[in-house]
Amino acid sequence: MGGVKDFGMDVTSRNDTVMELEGDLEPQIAAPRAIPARPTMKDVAARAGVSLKTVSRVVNHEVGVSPELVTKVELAAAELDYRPDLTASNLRRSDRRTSTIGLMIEDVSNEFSSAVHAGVEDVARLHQVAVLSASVHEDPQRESDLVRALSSRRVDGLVLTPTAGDHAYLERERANGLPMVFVDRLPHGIDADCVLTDNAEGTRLAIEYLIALGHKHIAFIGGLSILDTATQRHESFIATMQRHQLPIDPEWVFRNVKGTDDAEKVASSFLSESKQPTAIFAAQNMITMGVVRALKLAELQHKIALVGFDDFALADLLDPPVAVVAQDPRRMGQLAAELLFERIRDGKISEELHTVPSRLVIRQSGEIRPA
Amino acid sequence: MGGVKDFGMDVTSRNDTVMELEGDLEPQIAAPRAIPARPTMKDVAARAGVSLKTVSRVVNHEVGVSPELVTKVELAAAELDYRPDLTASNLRRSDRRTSTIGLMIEDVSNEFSSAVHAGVEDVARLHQVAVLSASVHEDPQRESDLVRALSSRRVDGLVLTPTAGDHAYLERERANGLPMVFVDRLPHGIDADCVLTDNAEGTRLAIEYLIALGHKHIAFIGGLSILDTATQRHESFIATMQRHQLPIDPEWVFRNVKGTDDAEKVASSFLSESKQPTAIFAAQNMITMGVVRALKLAELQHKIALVGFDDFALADLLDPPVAVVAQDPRRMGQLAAELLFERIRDGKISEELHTVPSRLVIRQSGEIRPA
DNA sequence: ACATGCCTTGACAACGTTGTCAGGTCTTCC
DNA sequence: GGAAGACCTGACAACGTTGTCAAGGCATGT
Repeated sequence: MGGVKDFGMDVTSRNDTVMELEGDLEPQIAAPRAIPARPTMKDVAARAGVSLKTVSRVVNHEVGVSPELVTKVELAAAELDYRPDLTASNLRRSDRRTSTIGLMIEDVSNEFSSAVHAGVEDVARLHQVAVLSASVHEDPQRESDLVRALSSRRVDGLVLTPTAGDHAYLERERANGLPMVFVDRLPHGIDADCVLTDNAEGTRLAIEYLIALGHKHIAFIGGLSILDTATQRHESFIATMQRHQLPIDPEWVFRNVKGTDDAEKVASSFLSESKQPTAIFAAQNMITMGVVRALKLAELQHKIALVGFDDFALADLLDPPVAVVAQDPRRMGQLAAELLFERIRDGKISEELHTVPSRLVIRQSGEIRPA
Repeated sequence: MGGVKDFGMDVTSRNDTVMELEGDLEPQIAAPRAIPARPTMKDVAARAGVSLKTVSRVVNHEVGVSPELVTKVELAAAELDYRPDLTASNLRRSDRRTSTIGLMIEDVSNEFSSAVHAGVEDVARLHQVAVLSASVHEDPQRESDLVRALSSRRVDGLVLTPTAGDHAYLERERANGLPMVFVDRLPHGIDADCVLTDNAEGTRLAIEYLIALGHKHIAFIGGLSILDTATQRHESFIATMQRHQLPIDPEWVFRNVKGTDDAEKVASSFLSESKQPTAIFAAQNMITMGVVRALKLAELQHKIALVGFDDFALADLLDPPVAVVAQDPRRMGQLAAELLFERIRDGKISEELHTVPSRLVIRQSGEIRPA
C-alpha cells in the first residue's frame, strides 16, 4: 500500500474555481504541469448537448437511443478523444468486472513461461481482457505480495504457477471472489483447478524409447525435488526402469540439480569416469543444455544418447540435434485461461485437473545406440 | 467498448434487502453464485468500531492515528482479509495514479521482446507498479486497439515498440495525459522519448571485424525495410563497405527477408552457386537461424564466416558457435521504464533519444577466414 | 479560570460511471 | 377524442475510496 503520495502539488480538478491563495509567491516556473485533465462523460455530454446518461448509453452500445443522438455523441467523443474510464465503470457496474486478469509465472523472459503467457494472451484477447503479468522467480514471499497487488487491482481472476511453498492462504483470497487456475505445478494446501503436463507419461515415453534401442544403463539428472514436476519425472524414471527390470545405478541418478552450470558440472563429473552410462535423460530444459555442453566438452556427444524433458529453440540445430519430450506450454496457457474464464463466468469454484499430453520428439541425440 | 454485459443475473449488493420478486419460480439450482461480496473499508470500519476515514488513514499509513486504533483496524482488516480497492482509490485520489503501466511488445513469447519485458518489470517492481503486457504482432490495427484498451484502463504510462505504421494518432493520446516511451524502433509522425539499439554502430563493428580478417565478399541478409532497424543496419553495411572501398555485389544483398524459413531459402539459393561470398552478415535473429540451417545443409558452416545481429540462446552451442552483435534488450527495457517513470513523475513531455550500445561477441563462426 | 493551539477523529462531498426510475412525446387502438 | 402503451431521455443515487474541513479532547501559558 502506502500509495504514491510524495508527488504532491495536488492539482485541483480542471474546471473548478482555481485556488487563489498563494498569489504573493513568485510565478511557479515550470510547475509540475502534471496530469492534464482527461475528458469525461460529462464533457462529452456538454459538447453533444445531451445528458450524461445518454452518453453512457451510446458508449456502451445500448439500444434505444435515437440515431441523431448517437451520431452527435459519437462525434463529440471523437473530437475530445474521449476514452471511457474502465476503473470508474467497474466501480459502479453490478458485475464488478475489470476485464483484466492476472498472470503470475516463473519468469516472463523464460522460454517456457513466456509460451504459457502467449497462450493465456490468446484466450484473453478473445474475451477482450487485458493481462497483468508478473514474474514470481520461485519466491514465495514475492508470490504472496503479487497476489495482494493483483487482488487490490481487482483482477477478475488469476492464472499462476505456484512456488514450492504452502498455498492455503489462497483459499481465503478465492473465497473473497478471486477465481484462480494453477498451471504447470500443483499447489499445496488448496484444491483448485490446475493444468499440468503429463510428466510421468512423458518420462515413460522417453525412457522406453531408449530401452527399445537397447540401452540398459541410463543416467537421470533431475531438478529441485521440492517441485512436484521434478519429483514426478524422477518417480516415473524409477518405475519405468523397474518395470523393465533394469538396474538403477545410484551413482548416475542426480536430483536437485539447478540450472545449466550445475547440470554441466554434474554430467562432467561422471563422464570423466571410466564406467559410463550409454544414455542420459535430462529431466528439464536448463539441465539438458548443461548436459549438451558437458557431452561436447568430453567429445561424447555422438557416443552417448541424450533425451531431454521440454523442447527448446534450436534444439534441432545442435550437433547432434537433441531429442526431447516436448510439452505444449502455449496450449497449457490457453487451457488455463479457458478454465479461468469459465470460472469467472459462472462464479463457481471447482477443482478440475487437466493434463496436457507431451510427445516424444525424436532427433539424432536420441537415436544413438549403445556400443 | 460494449463491455461485458451478457453475464447478466445482476446480483444485488451483498447486504441490501434481497429481491423477493420471483419467489414463484422453482429454486434456482446451482444459481450463478457470482461474485461473493468482498469486504470494503466500511466493513472494516464497522468491525473495528471506527469511522471510514480512520480505516483509510491506517491503510495508507498516514501519521496521526493513535496506536490503539491502528492495531484495532489492522486486526479487523486481517480478519476480513480486506484488500483496498485500488480502482476506487485511483478514482478519488487527486493524482489519479493507477500504479499500473502498459507494455506493448512484438510478442511476449519472443526472446528479444520478453527480455525487454523483463527489463521493464525490473524497474516497475521497484516502483510497486504492475505491468499490463500485450503482444502487438506487428499489426497497426491491433496496436491502436491496444492503446485504447490500456488508455481506458487508465494506465499511468506506456512502453511500446511501434509498428511500421503512422503514429501521429498517439500525439492526442499523449496530450490527454498518457506518457509514453518507445523502445527498439523509432515511431513515425510523433516526436517522443525513445530507447534504441545502436544499429549502425553494431553493424559497423561486425563488418569491420570481418574485413579485418580479410573478407572482401560479404553477403547481407536483412529484414523488412519498412522497419527502421532493418534499414539502419542495411545502410550501415553499405556505408562501411564503401568506406573500406570494397565492392558490394547486389546479388548478395537481400532485404525484406522475413523469418527463419525465408532466410534459409534465400541463403540456400546463393550457396548453391559456384561463386560464393566468403562471409555472411545476417541482420536479425531469425535470419541468423535460417542461415545457420542453410550453411549446415550445404556443409559450408566451417568454410563461410557468419556474424548475426542480436544474440540468442544456445548460439554458443551450435557447430560452429555463432558470432553475433549482441544487443542488450533487458537494459533497453529498464531504460525505457526509467524514462517513463520520470515522465510520469514530473508530468512533462520530452523527446529524448537514448541509445543502448551493442557489442560484438566473437565466436567461431566469425573467425573463419577467407580461403 | 480562561484563551490558545495541537492532536486525533469523523462527517461529508466528490471522483467518473451506471442502475433505477420517473417523466415526456409519440403512436395506436377503441 | 381520449386512454393505453411504446419509446426515448434525463435526474438522481450509488459504487469504494480520499480530500477537506470542522469538532472535540487535552495540554499549555497567562
